[in-house]
Amino acid sequence: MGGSRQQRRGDTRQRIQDVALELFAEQGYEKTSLREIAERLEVTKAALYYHFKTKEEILASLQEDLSRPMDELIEWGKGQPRTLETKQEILNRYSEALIGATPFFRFMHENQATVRELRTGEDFKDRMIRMLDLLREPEATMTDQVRCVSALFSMHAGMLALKDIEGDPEDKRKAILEVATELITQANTPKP
Amino acid sequence: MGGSRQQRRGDTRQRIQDVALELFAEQGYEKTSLREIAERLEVTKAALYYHFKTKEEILASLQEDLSRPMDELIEWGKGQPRTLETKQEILNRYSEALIGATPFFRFMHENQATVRELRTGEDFKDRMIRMLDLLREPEATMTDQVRCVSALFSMHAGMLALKDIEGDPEDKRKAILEVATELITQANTPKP
Amino acid sequence: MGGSRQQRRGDTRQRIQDVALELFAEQGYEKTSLREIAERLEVTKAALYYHFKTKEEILASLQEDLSRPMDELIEWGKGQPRTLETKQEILNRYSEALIGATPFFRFMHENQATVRELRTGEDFKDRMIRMLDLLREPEATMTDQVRCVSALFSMHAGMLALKDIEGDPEDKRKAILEVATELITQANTPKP
Amino acid sequence: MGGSRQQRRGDTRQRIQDVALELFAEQGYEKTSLREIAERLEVTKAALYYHFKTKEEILASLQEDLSRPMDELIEWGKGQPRTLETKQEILNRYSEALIGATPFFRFMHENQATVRELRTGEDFKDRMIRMLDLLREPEATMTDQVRCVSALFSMHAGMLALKDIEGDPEDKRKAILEVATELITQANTPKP
DNA sequence: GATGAATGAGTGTTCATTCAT
DNA sequence: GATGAATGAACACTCATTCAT
Repeated sequence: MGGSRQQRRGDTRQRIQDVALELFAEQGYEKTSLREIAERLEVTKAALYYHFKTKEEILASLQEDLSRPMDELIEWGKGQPRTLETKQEILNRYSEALIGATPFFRFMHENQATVRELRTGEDFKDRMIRMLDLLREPEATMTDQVRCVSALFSMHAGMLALKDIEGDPEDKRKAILEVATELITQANTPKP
Repeated sequence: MGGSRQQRRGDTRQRIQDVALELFAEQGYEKTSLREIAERLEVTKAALYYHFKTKEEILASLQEDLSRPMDELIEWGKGQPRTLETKQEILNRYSEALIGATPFFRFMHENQATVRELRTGEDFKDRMIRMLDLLREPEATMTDQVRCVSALFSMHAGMLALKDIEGDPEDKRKAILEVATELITQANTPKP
Repeated sequence: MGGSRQQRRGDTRQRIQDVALELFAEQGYEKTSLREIAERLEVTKAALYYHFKTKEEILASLQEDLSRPMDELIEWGKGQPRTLETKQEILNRYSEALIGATPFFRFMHENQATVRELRTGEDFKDRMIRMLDLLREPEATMTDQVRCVSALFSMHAGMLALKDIEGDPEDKRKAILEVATELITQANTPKP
Repeated sequence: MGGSRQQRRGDTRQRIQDVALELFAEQGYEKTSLREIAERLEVTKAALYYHFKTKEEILASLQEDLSRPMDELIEWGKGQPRTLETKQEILNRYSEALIGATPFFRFMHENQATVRELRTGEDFKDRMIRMLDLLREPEATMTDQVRCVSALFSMHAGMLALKDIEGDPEDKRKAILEVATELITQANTPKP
């Protein structure tokens, strides 16, 4: 089933990342030991050290790979006019990015305490802040700022909370996106 | 600084809880060792075990103490008519409960991966589900259901994300509550 | 069931011994903690220390009480003529002593490694040697000496091994005694 | 004294077993800590865990190695006719197996309480029962059954009790074997 | 006659990491 | 491109024991 020993040659690095992400997301970073990762891959722990200098570096490498879509989105956003349409499109694209890397975002969300003081954590937080900066207007009322925070986090929360409930993933994504869009629209509507 | 050895007598249990919550919230559950807790209190690890059977039980005791307001709120909610006004009042009360136990909620949010397979985690999840059940109508559209989830989680996210930003806590609370209330109101508005 | 708190007053020492013997025999000395004993008695560990200076002393006290029959038997034996009849009678009496203190002997047998370097262990071994000295003739052939050792140990082994097998305890005791008696008789029969 | 660091390479597993058996037999299983074993070998505790998953597994590995002769004997016995001669030969071979693994059997005998709830203990008990089944006739009188039990246990007891007494080991073995053989012969002699 | 609170020394076990081969 | 063997530091937890009250 899936991949002979021969075929595995050369893609070990990738396989480590895959297994690590799976386990990190499932059990958390701290509770996932290198022994466990190695065992699943049927290699020795020492082999992991051939490909990565430390455990933390495995996580860092995941982050580098998986947050590229987010970086691209931020980059794109910065080049656009700060209109409501742009913001709506950002949310739209974000919801797709989220789906493409669900386990990674899940991991980031559920392991904040751990990830916070890992270099890698700062980076993620930075990205979130930059995302937020694309959405909110610094001069807006606090309520409007909260709406923006809400729009962003609702997308995470939605994906995570709705995970074990009900229907079609695409329907869910759309519903979540709809609510987030409403929030951002409201936040950008001039009040009398 | 604060409290002679004499005065400390008899309140060790409480002091363990305080320090534990502080460290758990700051560094996470796994990364906080009993040695660390003990050292801060200037007692031995064994002393902790006089007061709590396991590390997990320290956490459980925190939960028991700190989620009582939430339990009371759920109980109260169950006795009320399922009107929009009730739901708004639930959110209102919830925002106050949240403030009274911020570090605990922060901990719960940032350590989900860890806490998931602990009793504590399950209990917490149960409570959240029961809270949600007070707010949402099972027959509502998915979008409305998402609005309810959003209303609830936005309160958490708001508290957590706004922590290191700007102004008066009470202003923040009100802004967050306003957004959540909007969401719940929207979710309970009949659509044409 | 059996004994109000009031009635228990004053016999705590005895109750500690009873529970300790039970647990020591069941799980071994090392694996039985004072906490366990205390819990079963519904007193605190510290209470045990009111009655006994150390854990070892609990064991010592048991031994003192329970090996009195053995001491008396040895004393009696020393006053008798070294005839075959005496030896047979010693075995007979020993088999009865054994039954009266089965858990204690079981404990002694199954915890030799532990008990060996406890003061109390020396004593038990001494007693066994003195028993043996009543049965064997120093000038006898090695085979006859082995018969004596066998006679003695078969009684222990028999009681322990037959525990979870078959019928009436008194029948068992008699069968064991018969074999032991045969051995001692054989050992004391002059060879051509 | 015996073996440079270089030479030690590669036989650590064996050395752990040797030292463990020695200490287990000397002080008992519970009272022998992994620290002690490690110190004697001049390695760290963690090194032990490279070779064995748990403390119990060290014991299990000893048993596997040391009770192979016993297993072979049982297997051989099952293939033979149930005659007196076979039984005598079983005892004969058993006495030799016993000598080859004296410390292990001594350990098993003196740590019964501890070992009882370990896999090792159950396996050992099974083997003893199967040995016994080769020797005894289910329809025999209880006295004859006791003779069989006695024959078996006398061999153990003999080895253990005669340890610190007198002469040539081979003489002792023969004397013990003689007594055991008598018992089994007696047990298999039809009574009038 | 006993408890509440604590200690010091220890246990078995796990972890990320290293390095010669 | 990987392994076998090991380490050092830590961890949660348990134990027998003490002592002021």
